[in-house]
Order: sequence, then C-alpha cells, then structure tokens
Amino acid sequence: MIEPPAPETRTNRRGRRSRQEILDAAARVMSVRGYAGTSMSALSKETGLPKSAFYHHFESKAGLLSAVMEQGAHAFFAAMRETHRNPPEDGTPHERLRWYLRRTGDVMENGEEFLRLLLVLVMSREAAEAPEALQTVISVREEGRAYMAHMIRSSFAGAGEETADQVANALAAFGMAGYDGAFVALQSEGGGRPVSEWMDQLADALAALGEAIVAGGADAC
Amino acid sequence: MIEPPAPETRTNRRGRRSRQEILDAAARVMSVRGYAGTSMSALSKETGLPKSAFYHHFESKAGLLSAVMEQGAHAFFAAMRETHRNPPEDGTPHERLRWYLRRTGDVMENGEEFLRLLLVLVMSREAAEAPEALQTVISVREEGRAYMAHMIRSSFAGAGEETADQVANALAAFGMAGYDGAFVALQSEGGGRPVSEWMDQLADALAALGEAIVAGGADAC
Amino acid sequence: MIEPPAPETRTNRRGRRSRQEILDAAARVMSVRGYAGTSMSALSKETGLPKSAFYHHFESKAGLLSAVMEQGAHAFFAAMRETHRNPPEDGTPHERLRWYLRRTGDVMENGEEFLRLLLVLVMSREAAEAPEALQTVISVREEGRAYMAHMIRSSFAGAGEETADQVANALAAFGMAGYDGAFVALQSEGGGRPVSEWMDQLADALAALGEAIVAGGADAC
Amino acid sequence: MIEPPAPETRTNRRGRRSRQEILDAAARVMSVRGYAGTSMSALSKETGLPKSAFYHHFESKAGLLSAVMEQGAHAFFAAMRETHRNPPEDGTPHERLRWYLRRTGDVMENGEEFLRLLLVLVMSREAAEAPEALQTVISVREEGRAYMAHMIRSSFAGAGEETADQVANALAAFGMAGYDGAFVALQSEGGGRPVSEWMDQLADALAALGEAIVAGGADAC
DNA sequence: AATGAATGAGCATTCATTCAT
DNA sequence: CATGAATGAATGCTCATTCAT
Repeated sequence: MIEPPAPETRTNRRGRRSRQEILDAAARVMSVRGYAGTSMSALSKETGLPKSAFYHHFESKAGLLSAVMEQGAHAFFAAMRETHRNPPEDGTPHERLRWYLRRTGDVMENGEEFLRLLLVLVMSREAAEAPEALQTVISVREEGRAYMAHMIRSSFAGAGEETADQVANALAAFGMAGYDGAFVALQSEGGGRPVSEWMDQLADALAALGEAIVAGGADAC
Repeated sequence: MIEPPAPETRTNRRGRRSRQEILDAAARVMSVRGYAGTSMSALSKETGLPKSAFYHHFESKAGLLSAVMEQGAHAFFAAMRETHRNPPEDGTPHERLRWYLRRTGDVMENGEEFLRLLLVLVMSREAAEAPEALQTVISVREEGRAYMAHMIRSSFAGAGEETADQVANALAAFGMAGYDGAFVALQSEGGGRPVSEWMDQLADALAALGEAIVAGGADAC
Repeated sequence: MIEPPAPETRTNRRGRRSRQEILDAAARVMSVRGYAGTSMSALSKETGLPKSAFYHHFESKAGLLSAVMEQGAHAFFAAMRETHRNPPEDGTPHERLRWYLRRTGDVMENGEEFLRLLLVLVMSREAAEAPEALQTVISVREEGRAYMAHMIRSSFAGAGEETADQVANALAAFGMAGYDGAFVALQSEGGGRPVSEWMDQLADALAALGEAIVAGGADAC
Repeated sequence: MIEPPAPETRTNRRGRRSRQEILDAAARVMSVRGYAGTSMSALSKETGLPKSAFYHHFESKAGLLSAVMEQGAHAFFAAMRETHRNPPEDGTPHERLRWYLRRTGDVMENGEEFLRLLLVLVMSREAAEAPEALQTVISVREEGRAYMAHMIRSSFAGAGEETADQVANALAAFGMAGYDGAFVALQSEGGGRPVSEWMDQLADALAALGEAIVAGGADAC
C-alpha cells in the first residue's frame, strides 16, 4: 500500500525545499538591507520557517551568507557562460565587444540581487565574521576580471594572439570598472537609461582604447 | 605663571568639540562597518564619550548619519573645487582631461571614507530610517554628475561652446561610472594599481569618445 | 529504573507555565507600582525568567498589560458570579442587599490586585500606549455597573419588575461609587475597618434610597 | 521712580515665577501620566526651562512631587473652607447636607488635577521614593475625613451635640467613600452625569442613614 | 526534519542627576 | 539665577543562538 505524500505534509522530506527557500529569502533581503541589517528573525518572518530551521540547514548567520554568495556566484557565471555560448567569429573588435557586453548587461539585470550584495560586501567590512563569504567575494572579483579579459581577447583575436593578450591585460580592469560603475549608476539613478546603452558606451570606449594599443604598441598602459 | 587648560580636561564646556569628535568617529566607523553594522556602543567606546552624549548632540542614530553625510558631502565638494582652482587654459582635451581627473583622483584618495559610506548607502537600503541621509546621497550623486560634466565641458571648450556641451552631456554619466568603478576596484583589489593610472585611463577613454563625437556629430549617444 | 523529571527542571517545554508565571508576576507588581513604574527588568528578576522570554510570550509591555487586565477581568467576574450562585429567594430588599454586597466584599478582598491596577488605569493615562488594556478597563466598568444593577434589581424584585428596574437604574451608579470608594479607603487607611462593615453600610444606604423610590415614585433621582 | 520688570527680561528675579511654572506643569502632567510616568525631560519640554532649573528649585524629582502635593493640598482645603464660609444656620439635616455637599462638588471639579494625583498615589506605591509626598497623602486623607465629619456634625447640630457627634463619627468614612467613588466615576465615565447629582444622592444617603441613627440610638454602626 | 521555548548579550534610547560657567 | 554639556545606570526591546522534544 502506497502512502502518497500529502501535498501539505508536515513531516520531513521538505529538507531541500526549505534550504532553498531560506537561501532565496536571504539573498533577497540581504541584498537590500545588507548583511548586518538583516536579522534572522526577519528571514524567519519572510519564509514562515522557524528560526531553528535556519540552524538546521546552516551553521550560523555567517554560514548562511557564505552559502548565499556561493550559490549566487555560481549562478552568475553560469549565466555569463550560457549567454556567450555562440560568440561571433568575425567582425571588428568594436562589433564583437558590443555583442559581448550587451549580453553581459542582460546578465547584470538578472543578477542584480547578487551583484548588489557583492558590492556591499566589497565596500564595507560589515561581514568580517564571514571569512568564507569574503573569500567568495575575492574569487568572484578575480573571475570577473578574467572573464572581462576573455571577452576583450576574443574581440581582438584578429590582431594576433599576442596583441590580443596585451590589449586584454591592459583593459580588463578598466572594463570591469565600467561594468561596476554602470551597475552603481543603475542602482542609484534607477532606470534613467537602459543597461544596453551603458554597455554600448563601454564597448565604444574599450574598442577605442584597444585600437590605440594595437596601433601604437606599448604607449598606453 | 600661566595655567594652561589641561589638554585632557574632563570639564564640560566643550560642546562643539565633542560634537565633532562624534561626527569623525561615526564617519570612520560607519564607512567601514556600514550603518546597520555600527552600534552606538561601538562609537561610544571609540570616542570615550558616554552614549547619552550622542543624544545630546544628535537626535538619533539616523540623525547622526544624516549629519555625517552632510558634512562629508560638504568637505568632498569643497576639496574638489579647491583642487581645480587654476585649470589649464589651453592644451588638447586629452591633456586637459588628464589634468582634471588626476586631481579628482587625489580627492578620491582623501575622501575615501566618505565615498565608501556613500556607495554603501547607494547600494543597500539599510539606512531607510534616515531619509535625510538618503536625500543627501541623491544630491551628492547629482552634483557629482554635474561636476563631471563641468570637467568635460571645460576640457572640450576649444571645440566651441555648443559642441562642448554636447560632449559633456553625452559623457558625464559614463565618466562618473568610471570614477565609481575605479573606486570600487581600489576598495576591492587594494593598491594593485595607483589611482592616477585609473584616472589616466579614464581620461584616455573620455578623450577618445569625445573626439569621436566632435568629429561625427550625432553618431554616438 | 525510572528517571523522574526534576521538579525544578530548567528545560524548555513549559510554555504555558512560563506564560502564566509572567502574567501573575506582572499583575502583582503592576498593581503595586503602576504600569509606568514597573520595569520589564523588575519582572524579569521577579520571575527569574530572562527579559527575552517576555517578548516570546507577549508582544510588548503594553501587550503584557492588556493580557493581565483581560485575565484579571475574567477571573473577577467569574468569582462574582460564583459567589452569587444561590441568592436568597425572599426577605426584605435590605436583607437581600446585605447578602449580595457582603459576598461582593469577599470578592473585593480576593481581587484586590486586579482592582488596584484597574483603578490606577482609570485615574491616570499612564498606559496610553496600551489601548487594548484601556478598552478592557472600560468594559469592566460597564460590566461592573450592570452587575450592581442586577443585584439591586434582584433585591427589589418583590416590589414588581418595573419598580425594581427603576430602582436599579437609579442606584446602580451610586452603588458602584460606594464600592469603589470603599476600596479606595481600604487601600488608603488599611484594615481600620473590615470590608464587611463597608458593605453593610452601603447596603443600608441603597436600601434606604431604594425604599424612598418605591414609596415616592419619581421623587428621587 | 518705578522700575517696571522688563516683560521678557533674561536676567534673574524670575526665580519665584519659574518655581511656580514648574509646580504647575508638574501637577498637570503628573496628574495625567502618574509620577513614574512623568519624566523630568517631559516637564522641561513642557515648561521650556532647562532640566537643571528643576534642580535649582527642588531637590529631586521626589522633592518636586512633595512640593506639588503640599501646594495642592493647601489649595484644596483653602477652597473647601472658602466655599463653606456661610453655612445655613437652620433647615433639616437633609437640606443642610445638600448645601454642604453641593459646594464640595464644586471644589471637586476645580481640584480635579490634585485629586487625581492624590488617588493615584493612594492606590499605587509608585512614589515610594517620595516619603514626604506620601505623608502629605495620609494627612490629606485624614483631614478630608475630619472635614466630612465636620459637615455631617454641622448638619445634624439640631439633634444635640452628642448625637451629632455620634452621627458624624458613624458616617464620615462612608461619606468620604461616596465622595471618592463619585470622583472615580467622573474620571472613568466622564460627564455622563453632573457632579451635583452625585453629591445630591450622597446627601440623600447620608441623611437617611443619619436619621436612622438619630431615631434608633446605637443600632447602626 | 522540524519546531516552540528559552537564553543572555547587545541594541537604540531615555532616565535622573551633576556641574562648570 | 540660569544653562548647556556631561554622565552612567536603566529603559523597552531585538539579537544570534541552543536545545529538548
């Protein structure tokens, strides 16, 4: 005789679901109120789960943050790779950069929650108690820079591998700063301007700076 | 023989001084731990003043934040105007932009505390209880953009007033994003790269984008 | 070998009991020191429970007061109805009033705590933050008056229903004032005089006033 | 040549005036919020005087309460004696009691503030720190009882001095309870019924009880 | 796996009071 | 006589966390 799980069963086997609900709520609330500004009680109210459930699934508040960041990072870069699956195989660097960055802007819009929390953690040390989360932050920044370098390198592939590398190294940090700055502006000034416009302008700038490097050799940093 | 007032006198009658000490400590600590992450007790320990003294000088924690932001904003823009007192009267837009932005970078280094707190407030809503502080944040962003426009306009003055205006309007937001993004990078990756390099690269990008606008008319946004 | 639960076990799982302990302590202390004069810390010391336990069981200090008043009112009127279960079915109004009021006096002695807190809340607005408690106060006064009317009406039942009603309406408020005034005197002058004497005298007065109404029709208010 | 006091002089010589302002504000606020519920800060805001001024004029919060009570008691009994200056020299005890109590009701209406604070102090021990004030409370109750006895004795003077004394002793406490109870009712139920009606009914009751004593000798307590 | 009760440290804020000017 | 600044204890309340069931 089969005992089908009641649709609103109070028993166990909701483990995985609860865990994910908690992670989602934590990402949502912490990205808005910051880590210190988010209390376990608030998350308990938000999810309807008792506070003790949080400690069943996570070691501590800091551990919860770490898990949130890890999952967010994973999703973010997965989305990035996914959206860039079929890059253009020719075209000017400018065109290619536009293609890359436009898509990158789409990912920004979807990963707003994660990026907001990431930047808050970057700026303030309010989560000093969560070293794992801080480690994730550092990795994400690093990987982000690497990804930006990859996009630039690909876009300048036509200029030769060595040159493309040189350009990518020179501009990756600046590209990422443009990305971060655009995100800050979007958070601050709201929808005054669509993301795509920010990304196009960034592509324009990177293209111009890159061409200068290609043309001049080592004259620009 | 003169009896100088003991430098560490425990008297009252030091109203203004206490107030400023509190403001300084609050700016320092809040910029590091965020608003929610900064407790009045922590500030009390930091300053040596009892908690009640804080409520003598400020209405509440939110009121203290507002005062911190106001004073920080005032100092920031004062430093900006001061450092740009004798702008170059000729030279290429590129040279002029470099001059402006280099100095702007110096102000960034001195105003790190203020800018960090500002960005944290921009990103998270953790200070929703301090509407005056949020208002200051908005004003600062606005004024910052206007200042960036002013620098670009001045740099392109040689191309005619109307063109300079057009360039400034088209690039001010991007310039500010570059500034913000560089600040984020500095907070995150630390001193891997001096501010001046960031600012030079930003000047290069703005110059290139600006020249394109001057050359092409309305082809770039 | 049986391990009986230690009678003073420090376990949790005693939700109801803790709640009741808190209510009792609050009733006791608040009735003596007033609402504003009673601190949560004092109640914490009194009960041995940590302050946070209070907020687990009640929303706030005001909510605690409301619960105290509600439970007190419930117990008070239950005791009243209980003590008057078998009223005399004949006798003069004077005799019957004495029977009723004597028993009412007993309830006063047992409900001293509740009545003291009730009167403090009636007199001062010190619990303005607890509107539910104030509502209870109003209900209790109303119900008290109705109960006094019921006692008078029953006592004068021999004079016909209409007359009894008339007498009850005319004297209920005065009867209640006598009850309140006697309680005040007992609080103030202490045991100079037993409650029964106060109640007898009140019965005498109500009987005399009532007879006058019965005799004269509408000549007394 | 007369030096008129400048209407808004900032200098001294406002001592007496400040003191009285403080006393008035304290009586007003404490009678509404209770002693514990009234903070020195609230009184400071209410009067516009700095908190330190309070300690210039009074020793402490408890001392202030004592002064408030003392002044209130003084005024209350002065008003009582004043309003009863020309008592009726003949008439039935009933008529005379009505005359006395009606006027007593007027004093109640004017002394509401004082009586409210008095009763709160009687009921709760929230001012245990102010023994002088508590002493005043006791004295006032005592003097009140004596005054009630005086009114009854005068009203029954026609029955002979000894009998009048007997009646006064037997009824003074009850009379005062009726007075207190009426005051409680007025605070609680508000203006549902004018004071004069309460006082008339009390006079009726006292007259009836008194006549019974006069008639029966020692049969009533 | 899930939960209601408990816990004590810590929170922002207000308290009565003091004191130098 | 008047006052603005200071002070530390206490206020009501929330925090992250634990634990028996």
